[in-house]
Amino acid sequence: MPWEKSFDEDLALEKAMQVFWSRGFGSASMAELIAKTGVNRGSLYNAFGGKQPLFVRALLKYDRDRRKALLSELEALDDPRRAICNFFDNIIANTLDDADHKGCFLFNTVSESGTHDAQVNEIVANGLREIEGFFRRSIEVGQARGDIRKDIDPSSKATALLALTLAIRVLGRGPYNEAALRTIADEAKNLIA
Amino acid sequence: MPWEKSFDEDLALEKAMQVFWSRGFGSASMAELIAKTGVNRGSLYNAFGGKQPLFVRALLKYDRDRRKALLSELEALDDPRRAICNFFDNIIANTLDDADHKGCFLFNTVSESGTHDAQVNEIVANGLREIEGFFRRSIEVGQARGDIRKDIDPSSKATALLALTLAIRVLGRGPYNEAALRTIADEAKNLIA
DNA sequence: TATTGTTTAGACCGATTGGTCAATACATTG
DNA sequence: CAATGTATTGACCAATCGGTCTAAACAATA
Repeated sequence: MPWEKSFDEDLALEKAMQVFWSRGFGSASMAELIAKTGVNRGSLYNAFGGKQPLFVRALLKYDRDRRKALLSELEALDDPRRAICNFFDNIIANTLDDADHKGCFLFNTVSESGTHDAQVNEIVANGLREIEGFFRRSIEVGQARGDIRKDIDPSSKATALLALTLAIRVLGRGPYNEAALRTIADEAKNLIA
Repeated sequence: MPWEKSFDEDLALEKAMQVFWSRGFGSASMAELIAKTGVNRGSLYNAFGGKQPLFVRALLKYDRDRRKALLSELEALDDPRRAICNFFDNIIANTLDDADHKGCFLFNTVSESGTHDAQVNEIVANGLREIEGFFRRSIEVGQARGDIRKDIDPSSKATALLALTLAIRVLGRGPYNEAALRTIADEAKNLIA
């Protein structure tokens, strides 16, 4: 019977994710993916099928390991207002910690809209919907508990919070410094003050 | 003496701008730039020097023809609150009108941060500063005239408005529909309500 | 009309792109 | 130990990348 793989597929996928995350699909070359994963060309094609399927796998991994993990952790706090504040503190910390300024893989992919197929667009759209859903649910629960004013519309505020999240992640990639990012985060928190 | 050019340099630059605007620097190919401008390969290199200088020229043209033109027009209104509202109505209209979903050339270039040189980054950073400055000045003047509440901080609200502008332009490229974009714009207007 | 200096035209270049493939290595099964 | 079937390897592929360069086209000047 067969022969087991000689490399850690999930570890290789993690490395590939980093490459796509920082360069985007178009600017990431197979040469770099091969170098960074340490997996031979043929083996990479054998294991993942090609650049596009590898990108999808990497994006799904990001969505699972980062986005879902963070939202689950925050919802588990069972403290809506604090969950939202922690969310912004968290993405700002991530932004400042990352010397490569990769931003968020999902939002980066939104910026590349048009170059991607329906499957990729759906993964991204779903991720955004779930972040927005997290905001909306948090606001609703906060209102039910009397922690958040009842005269704000959960749905539209959730959309605004998602918008500010995107802005922090995109601006954090380049021109904006820590103070400016924190200003945006503070404005976000003020929306549900 | 010499021989005058046979093609309209500014018209060619306009076409090149459209290509870079929709594809970004990396994904735009010289082949497409040649096809869309209608200018022969050698002539294009002779006139602009290469892909990178052509990109810079295109970005500068966008900054001058679109960003500066819009801000000047709005400041000329001499009605700060209306200027800000018109700004958001304008970018939403632009977003919905553009069947190619190109978004904003400046913000698109922010998303490509890291792949660009200092000159490009400076053009973008300056454009963003000026948009934010437009918001801040508008708020300050509005406050001086009693049109806008005095208890809001012009500087931080200006940053928030810029952030929401970016979000509209990026989300408008792909996953978000008109209603969602208008929700963000309404939240922006509410910030200075 | 001959000379001059620039523009145009597109063939051509080496480098890089994503992708393929036949030979080889290998652990498992019989 | 031989047979089996998958994993690995790196040479190889056509296509495309951005860029160069020489020969021809051309209008202005002399």
